[in-house]
Amino acid sequence: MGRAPCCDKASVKKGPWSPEEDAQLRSYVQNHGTGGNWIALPHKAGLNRCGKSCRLRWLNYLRPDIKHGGYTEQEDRIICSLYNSIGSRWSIIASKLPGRTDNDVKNYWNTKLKKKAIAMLQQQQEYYRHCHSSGAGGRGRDRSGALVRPPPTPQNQCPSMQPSPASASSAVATASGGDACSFGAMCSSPSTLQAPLARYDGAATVPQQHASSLAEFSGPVPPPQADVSSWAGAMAFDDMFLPELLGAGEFLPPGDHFGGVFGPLLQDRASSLQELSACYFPDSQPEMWAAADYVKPPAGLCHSLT
DNA sequence: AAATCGACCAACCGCGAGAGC
DNA sequence: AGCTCTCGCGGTTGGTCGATT
Repeated sequence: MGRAPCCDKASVKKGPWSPEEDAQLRSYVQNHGTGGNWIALPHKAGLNRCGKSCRLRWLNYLRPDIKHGGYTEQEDRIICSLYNSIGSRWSIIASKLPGRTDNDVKNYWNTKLKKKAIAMLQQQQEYYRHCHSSGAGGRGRDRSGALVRPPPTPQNQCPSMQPSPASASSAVATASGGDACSFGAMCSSPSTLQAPLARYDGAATVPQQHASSLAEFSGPVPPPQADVSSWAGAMAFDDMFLPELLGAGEFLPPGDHFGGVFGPLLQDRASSLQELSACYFPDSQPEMWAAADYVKPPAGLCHSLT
């Protein structure tokens, strides 16, 4: 048996909303609320629209706290960092940006931010290619083994050219040029960030002694090569969660129970990030979850995050 | 001035998840 | 347990508008 349509598509109006329809919907929702039933709402409100269409119009356009356009640099960084960490989970990303909707963030990414990120990555690729061809070993080291910092411009903040789970499996992989690199890299501008950045990226075997460096790693310089080689993917820090998300507690689920996990984030950031990543990538890298020292997130944590 | 192109954004579509019966 | 219904999400489409030729 097929799925019943949410409305009679032949009889309901489609296409752009008129100011009158907007006023009608706004007035109804403000006076009566949605009633928890968008399907029935258009009839009650006297609108000849599909319930889904009404819901979308309200959420994306008519809600009183909506912001349109004018994305700030900080918002850019939050978007690309989260995109890099969790992929195209637009509703989650939008929930970290007050006044922004998932549709708006998605459009902004697809039309502007992605291009910006791709341009930056191409520039970084050029830089690393240059390092490699000049004997830098391809990992930002010079002949003497000393770490090489990219020139101090906002365009070269990528500490790695390795794909992350999120970006590799997302639309970025199909972007022009087919580049599946880490897009969070563009967000780690040393010139614009004062606080340390870190993002646990599926490496279950981060040595305890590196927990602090994971938390404090903020620049384009990778950890010492000997240590890197023992970490999954060789590059655990190719992207990051923003400090404003970790530090400001926006990611912290409510309640004392979770406070026990994320509260002491600054004390044991590595394990906390492990747990956070586990929520976003529950099916990736099974070996990670089997790691002896891995601590499964408490039940309900993922739900509260997503 | 007209045609074409590309960027942008609102809206649609189909699917999965979860609740209720 | 299985079915139906609704919600919410992410991908995609199509219209509009400004820039370019």
